[in-house]
Amino acid sequence: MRPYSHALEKLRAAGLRPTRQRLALAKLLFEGEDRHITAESLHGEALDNNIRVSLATVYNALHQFTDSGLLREIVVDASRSYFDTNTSDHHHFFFEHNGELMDIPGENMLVCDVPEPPAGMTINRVDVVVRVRQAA
Amino acid sequence: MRPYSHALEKLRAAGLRPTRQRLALAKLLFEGEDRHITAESLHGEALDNNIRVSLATVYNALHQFTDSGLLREIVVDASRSYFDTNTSDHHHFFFEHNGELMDIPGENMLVCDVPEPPAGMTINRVDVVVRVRQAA
DNA sequence: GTGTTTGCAAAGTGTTTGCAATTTA
DNA sequence: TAAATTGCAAACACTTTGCAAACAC
Repeated sequence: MRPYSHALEKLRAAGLRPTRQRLALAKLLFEGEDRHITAESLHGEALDNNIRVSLATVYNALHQFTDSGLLREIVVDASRSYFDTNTSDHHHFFFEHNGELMDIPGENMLVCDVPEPPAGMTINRVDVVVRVRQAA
Repeated sequence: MRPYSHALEKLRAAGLRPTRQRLALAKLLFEGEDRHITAESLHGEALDNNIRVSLATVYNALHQFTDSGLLREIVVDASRSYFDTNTSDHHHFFFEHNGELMDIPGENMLVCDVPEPPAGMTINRVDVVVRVRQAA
């Protein structure tokens, strides 16, 4: 079990003022299992927990958390932005029928022979998305 | 060099009526090197070539071409849809500073030990995106 | 002729922004 | 109290849709 102040520590470490809204969102995000969320899903969850926070503030917080390394953005769907509380090196299953993501631990899958990028470029990240659907 | 009628053959094979707009777009897309495009970029290119076509029709055509296997959609950026005329199995470099894509031939890079998907699911596709940026 | 396709403009969706009011330190 | 943050509503970018006019077969 993580300590009650985990969310607060995360905000402090990121240099973000622990406002009521940011602290409440950080608790939802970081005081449990790792998770995948969208702005809408986190906003809905906040409302369900009687946390008054606007959608704009959720967007702001997600970007601030991402910029400071607390979250990682995952691009799997052209119409929505996903965020992952697990910022370590790993990849994903993407379930196309319901839009859900599932982690694939880093050691279980490797990308071999990643080619050199063109001159003057460096690799920022290698993302693997395994798109799955219901078997016929 | 590909024959002049390549675009027409592609449309026929896909069972799409070769209208003036579809034929013109297919020529831009399929009578040259493989390429990566967005709806806006293809629309702009059509206008530059004095092809009168609306943006809505470009969107329609891109989806029809994708549904019939002439194009492949690539998800690398949450705010835009990209399409690739190369429908064979391969992966991509994505240049974050300008939004461009570059193919990585399939044989040059492999994903090892792709895990079994959860029960009842089958793998639809494995996408690898190597995100690169300008070296410091 | 008959069904398909197009273009337009309006609507839709997810996201961002400007700014006054509020909150934090 | 000074600076940062919030909430709202408007603005945005990209994409989709409804429908009458134009087109393909």
